[in-house]
Amino acid sequence: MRATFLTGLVAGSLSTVGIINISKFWILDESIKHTINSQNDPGQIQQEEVLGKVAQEVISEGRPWGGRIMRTLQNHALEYDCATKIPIWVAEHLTADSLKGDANRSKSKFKMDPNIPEEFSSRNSDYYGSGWSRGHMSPAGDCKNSQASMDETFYLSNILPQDHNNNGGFWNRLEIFCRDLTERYRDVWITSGPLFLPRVRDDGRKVVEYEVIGDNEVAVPTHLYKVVVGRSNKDAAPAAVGAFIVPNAPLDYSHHLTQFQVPLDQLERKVGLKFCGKLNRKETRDLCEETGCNLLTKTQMDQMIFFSRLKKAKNIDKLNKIWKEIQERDIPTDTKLLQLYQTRLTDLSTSGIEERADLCPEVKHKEIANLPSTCYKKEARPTIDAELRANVHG
DNA sequence: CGGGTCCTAACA
DNA sequence: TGTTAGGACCCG
Repeated sequence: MRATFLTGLVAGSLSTVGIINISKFWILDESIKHTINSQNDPGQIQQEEVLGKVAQEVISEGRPWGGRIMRTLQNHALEYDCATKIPIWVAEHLTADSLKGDANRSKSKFKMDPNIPEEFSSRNSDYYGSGWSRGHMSPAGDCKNSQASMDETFYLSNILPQDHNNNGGFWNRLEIFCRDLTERYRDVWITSGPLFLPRVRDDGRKVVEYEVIGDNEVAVPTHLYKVVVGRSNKDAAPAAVGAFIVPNAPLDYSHHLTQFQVPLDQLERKVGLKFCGKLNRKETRDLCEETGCNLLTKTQMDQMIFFSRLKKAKNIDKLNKIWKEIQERDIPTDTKLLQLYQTRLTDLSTSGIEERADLCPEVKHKEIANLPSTCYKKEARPTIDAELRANVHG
């Protein structure tokens, strides 16, 4: 009895510390506190309360542990479900500053979260060939300011099976929309996670049905949710709140985000979690009424995609191939796109010349366009059509 | 920005 | 010998 009481005290202290640590992200409900103590030490569950006599007796062979495991990382906090092998919620806090930096997703790798018991963890092999992609809940793109933070978003505790088109398409655009909210709001809080919603069967009964993938039978959610809270510089101003439920399926550009907006309390009933406990709900404003909730257009996405590809091109052949595809797809070439193409063309040509210094020892890569042709591989000569210039938009 | 598959070199 | 790490290449 005495030992149990002391354990309870210690666990209680740990619990309090944990709550303070993540309070910058979210206000925890009482029900969530119980899972915190199992973090990092699932084999020796700590009892946070003095159990009654009956309770002590019936679990004297060991209290069940696992269930849902709380994790706090550098960028995000989450609760992981050991049964479905995916998180039930992932929370993060965005500011304009937290999105600046050079962290690169190509340096990160998907891997198991070291603090989730292996027997309850999903694996990359579960996703390979499944037809489902590994979708971040806290996006890598929210961690540009820290490579270490970005690496942690690739822990599979932050990942769930997501439709490929949805992941890189509509959901991606929603994530970009959330990042852009930091230009309007001083603070943006986001919580994302899975839903398993019923469908109405032919006989009128409602059933929940979902696929599981891989040896570990990772659950494929039918829908994804996102709760967004924005606060402006004026502390007195009411927070803007948006709650969204998006099908885990392909969604083209014909859909508007407001089609998937739902009242927060309705979302909470379906998810089984209360969000934003600190929020004065009678004074909140509708995020979509305030911002319009317009996601990037197809043209804007195409430009972003090809901007990224131009940036990654490793030689002039690749660069020109990408540029040609931009033309063929009739993607409007704004000045940013053209300027990137020009600078990349110059840089790649220059580096090529340096490799051929034996051919042009007198050249110090100054005036690329005026160099003798022997200094170039034939395909390396940087040229930009006059016609192309004329067609530049913006 | 968000993902994928395939092949090869290096390694235990 | 089989398993990893990284790069090439692909998609929206």
